[in-house]
Amino acid sequence: MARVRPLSGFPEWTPAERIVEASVLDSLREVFQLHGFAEIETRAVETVDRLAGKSEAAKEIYTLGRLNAEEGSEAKLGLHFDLTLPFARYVEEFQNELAFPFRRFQIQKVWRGERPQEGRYREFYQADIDVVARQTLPAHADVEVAVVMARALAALPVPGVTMRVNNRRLVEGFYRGVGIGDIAGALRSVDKLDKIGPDGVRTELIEQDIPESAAAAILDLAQISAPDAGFVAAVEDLWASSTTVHDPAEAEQELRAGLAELVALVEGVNAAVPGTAVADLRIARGLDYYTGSVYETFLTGHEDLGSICSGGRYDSLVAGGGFPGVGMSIGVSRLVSRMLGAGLVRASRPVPTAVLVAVTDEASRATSVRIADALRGRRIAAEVAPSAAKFGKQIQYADKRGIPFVWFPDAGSGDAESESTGGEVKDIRSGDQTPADPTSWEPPAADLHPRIVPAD
RNA sequence: GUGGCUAUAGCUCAGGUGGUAGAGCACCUCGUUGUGGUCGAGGGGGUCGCGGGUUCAAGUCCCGUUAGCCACCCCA
Repeated sequence: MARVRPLSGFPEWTPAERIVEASVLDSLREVFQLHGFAEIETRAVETVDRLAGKSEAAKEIYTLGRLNAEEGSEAKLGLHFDLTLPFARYVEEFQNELAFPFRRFQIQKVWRGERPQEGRYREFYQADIDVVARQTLPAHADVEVAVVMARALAALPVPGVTMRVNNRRLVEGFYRGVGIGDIAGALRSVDKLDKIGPDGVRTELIEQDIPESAAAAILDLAQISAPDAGFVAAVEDLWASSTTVHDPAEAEQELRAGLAELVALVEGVNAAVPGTAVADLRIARGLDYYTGSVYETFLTGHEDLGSICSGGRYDSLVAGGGFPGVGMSIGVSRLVSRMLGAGLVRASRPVPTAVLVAVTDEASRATSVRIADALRGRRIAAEVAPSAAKFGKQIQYADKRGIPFVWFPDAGSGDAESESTGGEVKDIRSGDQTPADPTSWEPPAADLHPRIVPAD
């Protein structure tokens, strides 16, 4: 028989790890719903031509087909690689049934055929929220989406996060004002600032035929950051000293609009979750459909992991125009894998069971089942021991699974028809054992369900 | 897609210059005959990723292949 080997990039968790992941998913869902976002789920597949669309993301798409499908007999399908594109299709398709602005969240697996690494998977969960309008979407939606995500992340058992935000209008206005034609290309280089440093970026920019003075100006811009409106004066000063085009009025208008939006964003997020947002004018985001606010979020002390929650503002969700929106996406699998891998948290036990009901002998298994049912009827998770092994073995069974309590049924009268459901319950951690009645006994609240606890 | 490293028991890993495979942990049994964890004794478990080559002899050397890890690219 072939050896079982993990498939790279397709993570699978143990039951205890899954409890951590599920609790993260539950927590996110709760915060999203609390802010009035409606849940949708889209199918896992889209047609390949729609998925492949524009970018070079096409290479990452997993295609799907029947083994014996006839040539050309069916539409080519692919697994979605994010939740935004399926959402766009969904909005287009259901536009007459949705009320706008439409606020939705979506938590699903996505698939990308990339080379996996730590925190980079081929199959992973994303948790998206978006607000989409029909014609125009006010800028306060940009703030709201970021606030919801900041709160969602703050509710998780992780160190704090820093949300680095920027604004494309600001950057594009500035870039045009210093005479840069290929804004996307320049942004791409500026985005590498952390990795290759200012000199590296300068070299790349000059290779793109950007004048040295302009390269210097946008590098200076990229190095501005502030946790409040303090960046505005710095940008204005830089603008005044580096504008080179003849008529910068239009560019300046964009710059100022972007500045205002960015100030509102930083201040809005920090008012809701203090210390979270930082205006960082180097944040570029590779995706070219963003047109306003852009966001990247880093886990404090785990910046090497990359962004765990990113997104931005886009002019038009669908090809024909209209439907402006703003959205962010949490890389849940990336986040959870680090939480587990770095020992930030663990589950208090890998099974839901709070009580193992021991079986005295197979003849009286029914008594044990009755006790377990009495507990279950009161929402206390219970299971019956798999065999009437020696009590020591049955305790060991519970111990290995982290089940905190073992219930020993009464020896009883020996009458198989006896209604007796009493016995003694033992806390196997302390060894304390006391008589108890399954119609009234309760475990401590902390033992009722598996909990997420700090790892040792 | 590009480059580097790795592959031996369920897990983590030892196995100079070729000589027929080991440890720790985990698992099972017993000591302890229906109340666990400690301790002690014993036990099961590996065609050394796969295919080929060199050799009297390959876990070890060579070639190929597959898979995994890391970095780049890109991104959650």
